[in-house]
Amino acid sequence: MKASLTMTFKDKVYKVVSLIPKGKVATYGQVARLAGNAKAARAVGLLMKINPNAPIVPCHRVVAADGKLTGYSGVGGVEGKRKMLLKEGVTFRGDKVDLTVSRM
DNA sequence: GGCCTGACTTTAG
DNA sequence: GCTAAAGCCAGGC
Repeated sequence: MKASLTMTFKDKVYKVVSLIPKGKVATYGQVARLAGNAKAARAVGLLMKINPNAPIVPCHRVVAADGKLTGYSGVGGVEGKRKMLLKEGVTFRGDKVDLTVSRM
């Protein structure tokens, strides 16, 4: 599709994140790459923060490059985020996500 | 309209 | 293995 020409980076990011299946997670860098800008990982985090599409964009399924949970302005902070992912079937290794099995 | 900040990642020393 | 710096996007003032 030619969405790339009409959709802005943020829209693409939201779309990519919304495509993350349950029980799986993606890294900011991964989302940035899929959105078209590998170096825009920082922008991805910002987009998750503002997140105008909270219900359709599971920002809690987006973690740092090493699987660590960062940020999350939602209720419970990173702890609530961890529990959410745990309930969805994401494997955790200590305080980080086991990317070897839960990475998209 | 310009400057600063921020849920990051990667490469180099 | 750790620290430092650069690169990107959008929002707020």
